[in-house]
Amino acid sequence: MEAAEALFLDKGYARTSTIEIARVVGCNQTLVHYYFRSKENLFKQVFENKIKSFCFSLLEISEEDLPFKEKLEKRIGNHFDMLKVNSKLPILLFNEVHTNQDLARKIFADVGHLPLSIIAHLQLELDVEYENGCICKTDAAALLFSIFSLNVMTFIGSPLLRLFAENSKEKMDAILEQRRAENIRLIMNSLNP
Amino acid sequence: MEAAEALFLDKGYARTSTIEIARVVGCNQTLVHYYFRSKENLFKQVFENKIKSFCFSLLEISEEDLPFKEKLEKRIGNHFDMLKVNSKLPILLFNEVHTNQDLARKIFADVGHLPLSIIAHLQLELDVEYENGCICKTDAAALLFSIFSLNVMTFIGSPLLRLFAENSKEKMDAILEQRRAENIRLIMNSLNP
DNA sequence: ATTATCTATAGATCTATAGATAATGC
DNA sequence: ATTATCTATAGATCTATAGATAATGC
Repeated sequence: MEAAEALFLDKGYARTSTIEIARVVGCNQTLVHYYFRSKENLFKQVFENKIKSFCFSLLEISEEDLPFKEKLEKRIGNHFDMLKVNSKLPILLFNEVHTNQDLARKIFADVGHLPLSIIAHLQLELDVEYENGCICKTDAAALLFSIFSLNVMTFIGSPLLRLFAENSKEKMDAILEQRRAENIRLIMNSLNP
Repeated sequence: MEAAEALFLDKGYARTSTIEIARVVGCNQTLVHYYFRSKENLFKQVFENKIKSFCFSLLEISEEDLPFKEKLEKRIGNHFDMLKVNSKLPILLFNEVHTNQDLARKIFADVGHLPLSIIAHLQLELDVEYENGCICKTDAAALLFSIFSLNVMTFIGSPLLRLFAENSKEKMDAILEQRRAENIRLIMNSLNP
């Protein structure tokens, strides 16, 4: 499963063959099917959990009892950090969703309903802040999508950022750190009354 | 080429076969190779121009002699509108860049140098605005990447937005219009001193 | 004479399964 | 007895080319 994950993340679903997965593991290709029945099934098993945490990393509500704005800052940063650890996941998932709707439907059947209640919860918090004059009137879904866009695109667009990093890992890390701070700044700024 | 473009955009490079392209056009599969020599070559021919306009749509400098902030607002909006017309292009390109570096290198060999001078030019404008106290100190590359992120992700993430649109084209258009306005607002807000 | 189209086919893959054989756990 | 592994192979693709035949433009 680890080998499959690495290959899927590297080459996408279509370009990864069960033969190659077997070769990496050092076993026979038929074994892959013996254990996982099909390539599609293997993909689902490998990414099911990752997908859930990918979807919920942004939505998760921190338990800490901090002021709203600090909580939100943390939330954006946590989302970014989670993406950094799974930096190749977004492009893989979105590509599958766009090009292989069959697979996408099967995978996202589980997810999809839960977000709504969480968005509603955030909306309540935002409304309170607005009443108190701390932020401007804000739509929770729109806010989440903006955060999502800025953070996710940092990793989908990493080949562009890499052009600026000139193949230096240090520079790339510095650029990512900049993006993290800038994404937080952009969002927090957008809330100003 | 139109048929090929539609299929590539819909199913990605790997999942589109020359057989299918021929079937859509209503000709023999060998003809595709007669005219384009190879699938890769066909892909390059189809998207070469699109890729250039994709890369430069954000960078293009409007000729109009407007105040900086108005010019920037227009620029963000134009970029968004261009993406709306080519809404499936970003996920296709980024997927190829991520999973098929060979193809990516060949395609982006041409582009890649030009942006730098344009970024430098924007930086000059930003510095002037900063000196005049109109905006906060701003890095041109970071600003462009933020605009790029917000606009592009709207279309890469369209399956998510579609969940909210409940399969209504009108609702989807309204959501996109919201995103367009919100992206502009976010960016302009981020420049405040 | 050149260009366009077709048939046939080579040569690579790839997924998935059937069926034999080896290894392991009770 | 169950689980793991292998060999062999069916059956579907897919890209690309060779070579024959038809259509077109001068």
